[in-house]
Amino acid sequence: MRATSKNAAMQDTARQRILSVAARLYAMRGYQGTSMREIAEGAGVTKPLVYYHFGSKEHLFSTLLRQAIAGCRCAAECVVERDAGAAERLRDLLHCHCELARQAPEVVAFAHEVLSMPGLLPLGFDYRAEGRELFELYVRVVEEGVRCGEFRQVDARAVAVLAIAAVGMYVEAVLAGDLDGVPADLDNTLVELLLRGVEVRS
Amino acid sequence: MRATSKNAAMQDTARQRILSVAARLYAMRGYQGTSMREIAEGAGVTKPLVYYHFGSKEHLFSTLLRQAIAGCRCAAECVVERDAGAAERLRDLLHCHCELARQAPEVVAFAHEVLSMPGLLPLGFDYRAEGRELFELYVRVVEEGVRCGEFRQVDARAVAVLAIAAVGMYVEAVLAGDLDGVPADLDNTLVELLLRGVEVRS
DNA sequence: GTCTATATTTAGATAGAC
DNA sequence: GTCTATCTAAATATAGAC
Repeated sequence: MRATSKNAAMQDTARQRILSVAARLYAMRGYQGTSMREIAEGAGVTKPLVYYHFGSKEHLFSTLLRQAIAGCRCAAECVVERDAGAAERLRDLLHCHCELARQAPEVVAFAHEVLSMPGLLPLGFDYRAEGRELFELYVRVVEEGVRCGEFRQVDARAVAVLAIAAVGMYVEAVLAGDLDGVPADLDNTLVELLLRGVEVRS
Repeated sequence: MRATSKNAAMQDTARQRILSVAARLYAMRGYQGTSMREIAEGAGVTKPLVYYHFGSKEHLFSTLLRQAIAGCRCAAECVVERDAGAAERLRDLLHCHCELARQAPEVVAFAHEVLSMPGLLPLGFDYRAEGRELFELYVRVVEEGVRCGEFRQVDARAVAVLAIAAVGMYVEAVLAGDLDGVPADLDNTLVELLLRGVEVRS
């Protein structure tokens, strides 16, 4: 995995710790609300080391953001491309994002921070466009459900908005440790609510 | 309206401009993403004047935040206390918040920023508790609907999460000027989706 | 109420030793 | 790769004149 020949027991750990702490802090307090000092302290290193590894605050953040969006999209694409009914795929899409939210809340929180801040972050790349493609995955599944009669005539974009909002709230609850004040199987209930909303009635 | 005797044509305008600009900037870029310099410049005044009127960044923000939460709660309480069915009240609750989101997006965006940032903002008061009461209004309406059989057996807190998430996404779309790429009557569709999700089937 | 000027702290970032 | 020391710019905030 590495080219150097040193004992690899703790290879790259500082770098990894920085990434992991930064992800958590950015997810919880946002880009502007997190300083390089906090990240360095959280990772148990000094600021210059953070700059050595990542060059700038913007680059560190956008590295994590790209990974996060890619992670969400990758998980979603696997589900979307499966050969199954629209309801099943929408259900799986939501569940896979909620599952991802439990396993790696920062990842999902990132992808949602992107969509939920009306003003653009001062980053050097158009992260909005990438987030939009994730949104389009949801739209496509719903549109197919409508087209083949599995869902009622409903605006697919509105459903996508609602679905993504639901996942966003879910991951925030996970991150905030709020899952006590909130139903334990929140994700199942959210999925069920959404599906009921789009299904044709019997 | 004022005790002083000066020509009241532009009374308090600087103060008002500061409030209005601050609300917009905070809503779009968040608390940490907005500087006092930007607020002063946006309002066409100097920084010391902002401090003269509001004392500190924290106080300016929390003033606006309290107003925003109170505004959302006030509008919501009027609807909730009406003598009507649960479905009608839930529908009106959502519509009144979407309407508020169009008229004063910053107000609603504020109240949602409160709920959608997992880490606490470094403010001197527990704004989370106040936001929570707004959340409970939704919960109560849904619980009543379930109790009287108008809604199916559903977790009221999950429905509230979804409803508030929907309004949050709506106001972000308004603020970002995204209402082109998104359905025009998004609010109606969101309300309809939610209601279908909770209603008992015929 | 509003300004000019300035103090103070913190943030992002770099130089250079080891 | 990691540190100490430091630079620079920006942010919050204040003093004091008008």
